Amino acid sequence: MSNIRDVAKQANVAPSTVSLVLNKTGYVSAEIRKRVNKAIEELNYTPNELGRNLSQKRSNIVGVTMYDITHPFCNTLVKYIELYLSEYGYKTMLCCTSFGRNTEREYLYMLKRHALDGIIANVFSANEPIETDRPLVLIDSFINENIPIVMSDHHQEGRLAASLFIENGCKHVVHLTVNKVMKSPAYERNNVLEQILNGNGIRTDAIELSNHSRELNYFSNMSKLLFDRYPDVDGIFGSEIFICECLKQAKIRKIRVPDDLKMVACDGTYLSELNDITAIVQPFKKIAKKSVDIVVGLAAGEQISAETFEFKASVLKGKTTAV
Amino acid sequence: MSNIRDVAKQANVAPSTVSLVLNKTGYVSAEIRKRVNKAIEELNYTPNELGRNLSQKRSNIVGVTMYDITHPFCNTLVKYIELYLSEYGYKTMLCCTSFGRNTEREYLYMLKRHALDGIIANVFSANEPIETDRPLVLIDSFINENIPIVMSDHHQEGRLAASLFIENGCKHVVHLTVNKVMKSPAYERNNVLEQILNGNGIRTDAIELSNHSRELNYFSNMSKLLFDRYPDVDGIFGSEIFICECLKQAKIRKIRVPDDLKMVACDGTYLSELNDITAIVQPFKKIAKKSVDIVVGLAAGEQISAETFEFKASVLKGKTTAV
DNA sequence: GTGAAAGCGCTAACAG
DNA sequence: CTGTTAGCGCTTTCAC
Repeated sequence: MSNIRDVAKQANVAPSTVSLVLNKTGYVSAEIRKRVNKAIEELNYTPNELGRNLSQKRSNIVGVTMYDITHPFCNTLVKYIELYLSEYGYKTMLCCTSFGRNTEREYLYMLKRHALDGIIANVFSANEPIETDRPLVLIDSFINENIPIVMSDHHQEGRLAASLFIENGCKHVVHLTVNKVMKSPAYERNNVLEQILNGNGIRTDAIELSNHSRELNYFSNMSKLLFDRYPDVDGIFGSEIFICECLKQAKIRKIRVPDDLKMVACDGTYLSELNDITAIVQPFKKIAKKSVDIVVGLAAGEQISAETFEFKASVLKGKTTAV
Repeated sequence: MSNIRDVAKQANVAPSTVSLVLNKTGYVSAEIRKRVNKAIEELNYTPNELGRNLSQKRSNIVGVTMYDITHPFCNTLVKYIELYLSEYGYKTMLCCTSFGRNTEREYLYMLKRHALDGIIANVFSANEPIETDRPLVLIDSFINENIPIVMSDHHQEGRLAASLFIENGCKHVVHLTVNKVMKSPAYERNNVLEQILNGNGIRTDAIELSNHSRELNYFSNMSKLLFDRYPDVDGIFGSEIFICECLKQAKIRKIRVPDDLKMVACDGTYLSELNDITAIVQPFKKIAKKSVDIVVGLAAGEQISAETFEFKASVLKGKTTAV
């Protein structure tokens, strides 16, 4: 493994000159450039990123923390985050927090240790207070007033969902909510939905998601429970996976969708599209882009105020609603 | 930002002693340890990973290259790879190759530059010859004899699928194949399926996937094409997403599943489970574990022969087959 | 047991 | 324009 000094020696120049040639920063005469490139070729030299990282005090890596990468919401987001980060020359470190590993602290620590230049975090379970002066942006999460947040307009999501159920003439809507302990801003959509529907004389019931389990099995059981507990339900609002399970359950119970039961899913990823589910579609690209812009900006030393950035959602009409 | 020297000065010891305390390597007297820890506390010192990386010539990061993280096959694999890597103390860098970015070379280059300690790669499009003496393992891909490969037993997958169609009494099976240009080892399952079915007097037709597009839209069109071209099809074998599209198409055309049409999907991720699709389930955990073991072993300098490691698949019975 | 010193490979400030 | 020099922060012999 030859290093930059070997190349310099071989080409009869200084290491810094080799560096200049490599990074195309600053001017180097054509002749010297040729000599350096020849030496690089001869020695089969490859610059070592680790040295550069230390010297520049940056890793060019941004961590993206997500609960579970198999969840459509997560992987759709990650897909675009990775794309946009790569446009800035940043690499994406995947930081999963499932499997009962309490890994969020660890990633935060990596940020502190400069192994990461920044973090884009979803589902930060802030059990302990978080203080960091390093680049951090949250998606759909809240820790404190000092950390910027990016998310879809959950208030509007609630309104869109409510409109759908009203237009479809539902009388009794059951909605799945995230666990309140998480204090997720996403809870707002359920609040708004409930409020509007009740205001229109429509009965609503909420089923609260457990704090931990996200297994398919769990959702399957929840869907059974829903139909058992509310036999006259004619509208369901919940996550895509849950709606999928409800679709199966409805088929088993011979409940016709959308004739006798309308369903609306949140998030609206490929899973809704694939199953023809009516959904409130989150503006994934915009959320990803904004998060990336913020974290990259912060990493570049820009002063970015810790605002909350919201983007409008839209409706995907599928076959789980009549109108 | 204080460094290890500041801490040493504060504690009246040498930097190397601080290092010993931090890494719990070697013996340090209780008193000195206490002094060092006090200094660390006082200065709010956090070790800088970049310095350590350079010194140790390793990044503790393994790259995982995948075509598209939203694909169930990819994210299921990545989920377990991330888990197993973390058990070895490695971090996962997500390397996506979609969006028309030709990023595989780039990741390989990162490996060379020691920004990555190893790569677990799926779908390496080896346009150019690949030579690397650094840790690299392939999943479901082939480049040359010198790189270890991990995958499910595609031959057996083909046999399992064939059995299903035979047991279900199919007469005309259409199967979706990966593009032959890719030379994917996964093609074997289609070969075997065809061979066995034909041997049993069952007609087969193949539809070859385009080399690039993986949009839902594309699969939707392919499913229409399939039914248009083969109106008497009574068995379909293909990727989960394709089978989902075929399910939709069958419903539109009022073809009863599984009464008049049986379908079997490959991979068998949560998507099959969620949609009650009969599928050939890949041993994701085993594939992930083996890949991780190999790449970690190689990174540790172990001599690992470039074999092909295959693991048995299994069948998930869903509602797209009768038996 | 602990400290001094050298080095990992690269970059950047500053002369010349 | 190019070379010299001095780090970046940590680890690791090797003396003491």
